Amino acid sequence: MQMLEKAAQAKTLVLTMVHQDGSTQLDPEQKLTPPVCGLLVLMKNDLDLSTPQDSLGSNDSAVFLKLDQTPAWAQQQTHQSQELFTRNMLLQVLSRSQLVVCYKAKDLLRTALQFYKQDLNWKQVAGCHIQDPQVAGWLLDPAYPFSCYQDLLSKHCKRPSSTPAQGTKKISQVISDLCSLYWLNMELCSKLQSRGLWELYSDMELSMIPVLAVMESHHIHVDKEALKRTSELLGTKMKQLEQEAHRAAGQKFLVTSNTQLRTVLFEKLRLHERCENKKLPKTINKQQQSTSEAALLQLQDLHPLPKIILECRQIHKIKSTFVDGILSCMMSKNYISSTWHQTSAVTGRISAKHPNFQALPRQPLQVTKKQHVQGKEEEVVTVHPRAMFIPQKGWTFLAADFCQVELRLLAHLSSDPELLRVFTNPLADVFAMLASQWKGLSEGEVTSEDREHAKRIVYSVVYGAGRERLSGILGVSPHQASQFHDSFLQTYKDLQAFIQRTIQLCHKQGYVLSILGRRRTLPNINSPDWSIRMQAERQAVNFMVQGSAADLCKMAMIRIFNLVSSSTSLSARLIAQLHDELLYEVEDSQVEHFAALVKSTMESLQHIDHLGVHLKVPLKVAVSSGKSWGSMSELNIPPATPSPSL
DNA sequence: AGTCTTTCCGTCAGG
DNA sequence: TCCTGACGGAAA
Repeated sequence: MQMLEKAAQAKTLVLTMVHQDGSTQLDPEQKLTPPVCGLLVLMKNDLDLSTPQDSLGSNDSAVFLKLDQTPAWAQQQTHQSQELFTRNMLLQVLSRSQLVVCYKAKDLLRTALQFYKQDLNWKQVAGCHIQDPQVAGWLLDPAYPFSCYQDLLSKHCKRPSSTPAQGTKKISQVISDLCSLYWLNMELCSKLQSRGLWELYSDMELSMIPVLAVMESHHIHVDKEALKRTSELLGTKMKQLEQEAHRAAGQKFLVTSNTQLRTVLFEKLRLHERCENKKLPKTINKQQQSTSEAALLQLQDLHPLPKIILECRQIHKIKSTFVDGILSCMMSKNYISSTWHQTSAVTGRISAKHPNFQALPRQPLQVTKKQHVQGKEEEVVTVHPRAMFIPQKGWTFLAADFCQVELRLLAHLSSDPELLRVFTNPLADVFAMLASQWKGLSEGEVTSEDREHAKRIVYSVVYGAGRERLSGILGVSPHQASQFHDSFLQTYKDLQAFIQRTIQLCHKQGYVLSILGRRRTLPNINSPDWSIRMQAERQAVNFMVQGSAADLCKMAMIRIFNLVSSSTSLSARLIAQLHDELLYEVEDSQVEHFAALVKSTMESLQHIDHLGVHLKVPLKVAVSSGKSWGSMSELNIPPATPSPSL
């Protein structure tokens, strides 16, 4: 009781998880992170600057919380009270309004949720506000690849890093690490404030931590048996294609080896000599003949081999990454859950690993299965990795997609009147309108081809594609591509002005800012090397759009998370974020209600009053639902009422 | 000399 | 043309 009281009174709590081998979150990353066995909590009261920054002040103290789950019937009384103490202490950490600091706080939250899954509801961590120096350091410089706590400390506090200790010396090292973590956090906070990043950090990035922790601790169910069947099917298909490839090449070779394929295609068959009118792509670093998809498509009329390799690649990609890869993430379990990274992308986007949920193929793949038994009969099987993910019984997947966010943000950022006009009608087909505007056709005359061209040209031009690249994308001559490019920028003059303005500003100040003030510094923006400088210019323009889109999408995640966690009836859980799309698992009976809530919450982000953001374009959200991620169909949501009844 | 581990490169899935 | 992560082979 005294200790709990002491913790409640403490000015600041600084803590780290301790693993079974004695290492902590502050030690350099290991290959296999050992299981967590406890928490070390520093209760800081002594903020006197005269005490050394890596040692305890006279009013500071530290406590070790042992995490260990012994069933109640096997516990002695001391155990019981110890476990109760640990739980109360942790609950205090999660709900306290004074300062709490933890390096890699998301991992702490996830561990707490997993450890106390009986007594700790995910909604209880929703309000928690733990400061995380890793996130702060990344916001200050998103490009800095800090590998560990020590690097961050030496970068911001300019002190010799402590030498890793073991055995009995370890405990004093950990305590001194926690002490220096406190001062590192102070330093980072003051830097964030002086660079105008404090609100972004406190209101958005810190609020993301519980969202991601809750997302990671949710299980996504997978049809494991179907995955195993698919793996076998694709395995036999690969063997067949491999043999076909050998026959076509006239020799055996490793079909998965680009080096060997290059030898066969260009040294043995000499296919590049037979297409001088076409330009074949080269590899980036060594300027060799490329064997990429684009190159193989150019070669496919000259020889049967390229086409076979293209099919091999398709099948192999699906099998290795999206079937066997997913299976290996499941171990003996029947579900997966990705690890979500907040600090790995310079643009502010989040990324996923093990598996990378954001890269699962959108389109299913058709595989023709040869039937040796019946002769001519050929069976076509469709393989769709997304269809392997299924909601729990009684629940439904619901996806909410920001339609054309990047283009809408571009219209806002540039204030281009023509581009803004395109978005005034919420029902219009945006890319068809763009095509008609810029080619001077009437709406009815626009073909789907024109529409695709418009879509591609928009993003290519904005991101600064060259004439050569553009001609490759559009499938027209470089001269024509150049004309498209010019007429596009002539039609949207203010868009061009925005691009120029952004580059100019970046030259002047060395960085650019997203709509919510996220910063990217581009050290190469004034490089004497032309290609390096041009790259930085493209990155600056791209960041304005991609970074701002990331801001919006994260804001949406947080708002919806807060709405659900403060409601007693709603139970929807976030499964994944696909940059401009949020995927939820919703109880069947709540689908319609939740769909309306999500749509109106996301669209209302056009105006974020408390941050002073008012977009000049409306936002449009499309909602779909389904009983597997592979079969989602659009929901028709009636227009949002001003205040949705709950 | 053979085996293991790490790093780099090319390719391709997503946005 | 920007931003990711995963995989396999080749090289170190």
